[in-house]
Amino acid sequence: MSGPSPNPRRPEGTYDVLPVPHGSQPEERLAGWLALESAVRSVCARYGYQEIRPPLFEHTSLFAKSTGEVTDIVEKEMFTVPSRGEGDSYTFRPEITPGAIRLLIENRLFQQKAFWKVWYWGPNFRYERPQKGRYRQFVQMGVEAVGSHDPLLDVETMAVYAEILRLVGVMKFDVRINTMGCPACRGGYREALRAFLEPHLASYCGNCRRRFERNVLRVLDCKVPEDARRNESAPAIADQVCAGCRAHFEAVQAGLRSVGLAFAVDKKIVRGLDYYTRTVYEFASPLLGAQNALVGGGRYDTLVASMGGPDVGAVGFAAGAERVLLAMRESGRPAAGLPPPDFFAVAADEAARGEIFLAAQTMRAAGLSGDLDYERRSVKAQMRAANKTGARYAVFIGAEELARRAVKIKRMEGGDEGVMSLDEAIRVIKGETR
RNA sequence: GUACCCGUAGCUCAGCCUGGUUAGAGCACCUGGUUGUGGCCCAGGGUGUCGCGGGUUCAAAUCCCGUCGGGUACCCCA
Repeated sequence: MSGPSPNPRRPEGTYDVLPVPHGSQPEERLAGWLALESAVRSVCARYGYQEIRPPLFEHTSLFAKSTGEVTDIVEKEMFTVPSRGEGDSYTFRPEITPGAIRLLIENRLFQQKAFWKVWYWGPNFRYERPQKGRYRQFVQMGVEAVGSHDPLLDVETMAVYAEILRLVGVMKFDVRINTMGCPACRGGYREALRAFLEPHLASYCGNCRRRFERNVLRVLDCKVPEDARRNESAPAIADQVCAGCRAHFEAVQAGLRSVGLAFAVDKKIVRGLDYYTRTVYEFASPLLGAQNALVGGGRYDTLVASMGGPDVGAVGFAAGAERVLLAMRESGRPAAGLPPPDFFAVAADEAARGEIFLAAQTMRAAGLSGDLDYERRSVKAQMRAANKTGARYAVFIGAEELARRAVKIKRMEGGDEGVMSLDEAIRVIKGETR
């Protein structure tokens, strides 16, 4: 009654990564992913960060307690599934920081040493309406330096990210930083902000009135032009933090200047997650659309202890890989693809098909990369295929070569040919001869 | 959840406003251009439920309604 069943479709807000150029979405091209991931890997290694791989889902309570009960993420964006017969439900991670800290604590890594620098890369899940640079399954990479209050680490994490961006050719980005104070001084600021807002509260947007009740700081984040303009004259937390926080913030700024990383202090930055203290920062790209945040990060000096770990400071960031891919495309530097294969094996006639397959196997076993035709196509068609793969050499076996127990190889660029034993051919293709 | 835009070949799109010959272009793909050899060139090949369903009409890719899917933006963030 309902006709043919519709073709299978990917869920809303997801994308496929393909081995070939397709359409115009950069996040769908494998080459960009490989370039970005290898840049991340090499920079993190150079800075002494070690990779960790927490699971894709955690107990829901982990996020409720660390990310924050009243954040948008926890309130309406989590993919949560019941855990059969057990108390807590499971949630596919909307961010990785809570899992990373959980991993350090649960595995008693702080018993081994008090200070850890780790990085991660992998998919996250948030139930939102997708748009440019925003997906329901998206990849984040991030670093966490856990176990120190040193402001130099705030600087270092930013330097790590700046270096990753430059390595993939994204040279244009704006760095903005702010300080959120610490538990000791934030309470006083909240009161001051409430006192400022209260008289004009009626003229603020509905969202802001809600924020006023639940998380005043977020009022400063409002994008409604009128509200934003009024907020200009609001007291800034950076001006009211305690001496310790002020000294920390100044040390961070001095550090950024010393490493030559341009930045601007933006008193309106208020990160959306509950756990941030002191330094918060964002890198934004002028090349992207509305979702222009390339990274969000900052210090979270109370989170580790609140999760049952030692009372230590920590700082880190999380970056959206799809947005970096977008920025890479806008920066006009195409990602280099994989290196071309070494050979394409051609059966010059039907009788040689078995032999050509064995020759290919031998070459692969010797460390060469290459392919052959599986459709009994003409030599011409096989050569077209060879050309299309970009192979450096074509390797022929036909009646002549069978008779001489040899192969003929042809250098695709230039076209010169030669007949020799397979072992010799392997040496030539490897560049070990001449 | 709301608003606006879009859905024709593998890809990018034209055709739609002003319904009417066999639904097109470029790229991609396939075959051939004589003996076992690519690219360039030449000759040929359409590979398509015009998203889906219904309506109007003698006639619908084209007009109307609905629906599904996608995109962008608001919100929020990576």
